[in-house]
Amino acid sequence: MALKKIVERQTGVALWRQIADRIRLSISNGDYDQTGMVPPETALAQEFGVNRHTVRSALAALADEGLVRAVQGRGTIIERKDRVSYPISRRTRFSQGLGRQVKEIGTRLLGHAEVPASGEVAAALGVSPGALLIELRTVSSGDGRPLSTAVSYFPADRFPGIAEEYARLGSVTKAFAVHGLDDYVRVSTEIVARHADADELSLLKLSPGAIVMEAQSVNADLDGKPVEYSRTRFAADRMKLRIET
Amino acid sequence: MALKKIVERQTGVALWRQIADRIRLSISNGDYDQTGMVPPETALAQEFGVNRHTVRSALAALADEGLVRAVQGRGTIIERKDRVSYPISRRTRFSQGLGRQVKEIGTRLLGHAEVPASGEVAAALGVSPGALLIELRTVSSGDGRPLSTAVSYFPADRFPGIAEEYARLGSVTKAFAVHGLDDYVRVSTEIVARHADADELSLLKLSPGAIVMEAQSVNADLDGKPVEYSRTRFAADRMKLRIET
DNA sequence: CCTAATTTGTCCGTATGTATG
DNA sequence: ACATACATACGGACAAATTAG
Repeated sequence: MALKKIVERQTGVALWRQIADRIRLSISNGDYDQTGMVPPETALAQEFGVNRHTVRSALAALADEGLVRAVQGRGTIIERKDRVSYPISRRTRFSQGLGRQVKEIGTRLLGHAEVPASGEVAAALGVSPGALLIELRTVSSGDGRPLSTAVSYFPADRFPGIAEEYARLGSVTKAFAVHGLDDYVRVSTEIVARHADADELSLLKLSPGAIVMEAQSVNADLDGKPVEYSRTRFAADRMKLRIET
Repeated sequence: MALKKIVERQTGVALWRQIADRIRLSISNGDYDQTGMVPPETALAQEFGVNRHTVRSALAALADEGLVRAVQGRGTIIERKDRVSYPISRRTRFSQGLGRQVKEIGTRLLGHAEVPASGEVAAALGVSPGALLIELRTVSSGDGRPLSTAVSYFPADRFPGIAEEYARLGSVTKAFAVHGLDDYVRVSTEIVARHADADELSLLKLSPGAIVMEAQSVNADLDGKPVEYSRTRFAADRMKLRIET
């Protein structure tokens, strides 16, 4: 088999970071499950065609994330596997989906505000631009590790005080129920991937340079009337999105 | 308003690359649609809190991609906006989805081979590990720009010679029809995002350091028997995935 | 217990890339 | 274009801890 170049130089992305990303992916793919260890630094250096020092920088970054732990004389031990699978379906509910993958789900309300609808959001929600919306900003974690951060918009006339109910109940589904909305469905989802900005790095406690997947989605009641527009950013190296069609 | 830090230093990702990514995103978001130009270098330098040289490096990279064109004395002109929307549904068909977004869709067969099923692929296709599969490697483009590259696996006993039929017909759907399979559905899709490797950079003609979204999917016949497993990598800055549930 | 092999940790120096002014 | 500072990457050498025999 031909030698396969894995990492590229002079790209504006440091080799150690590219290598860290590849190793993180291998860990979450279970490539090292047999031993529970990352291959030796010299083997990785050969595999990626770089100096051992460069591999060490990559491993140091992963150790910093708490993903691995190096022990002199023994090797580099995998502390934790990654990527929680997040299901997206017609009946997507945040908490339910993560189910047995994480023991404890935490959702924190960062803040809320009443804002006029911008053009894009107005179009998605089917309201006129400038109509009053309630904006909710949240961060969700699994077992203490941040997984996603979201901004959600709800029509203020239909769901007055939804921020307070969300804060009290910790769930959009339950807050909807207070307003007599017992069921709703996901009508559209769009996904893009990009580098995280400084805000997202801090909220999601990401190692800098990390990637986020951004899902823009609309939920509607059973009559098809939109009730929620949200922009959720998932930490790409902690999550995969499972589409259920 | 507090000063918002947009780019971060000492992250293993060069500032010029982070800035290039942000500008690319702004372009595809339509932030500069009023003028059709990128803001002046000095304005960008101030916005991102960096030296003008660094902004110039970022713009040079975007010019290299053909996204913008700098004209002395006038400014930097936006040549092209980005992100084709790719629909994923129970009846996902590659060519149909891109529809009116691109005038011309090109699919190129990179190669094919008969290979034994690895554990992961075998599980997805519901065959025993080692069973013979036909592997297809393809690249798809819209209006001459590479959008995605895929590796697909088909059970060799059920679809012998499917590679040749695909090469002749240019479509998996049509190749299936030759074997009497008139309809099939997407049963599962998983999406992760990561940095592109060297292979993907070259196949998708990406600027180095770019992000890919990888979708692992299984198609099955109407009896629920898997007929195809594929791993499609989308150029993240040229595509968004639209989930239709 | 001792030795050799393996593996991570630390130090040196040098060259190139990145970012500023 | 020049000068400066720091980050990245390489190469080599050796120390320290652990494992294999």
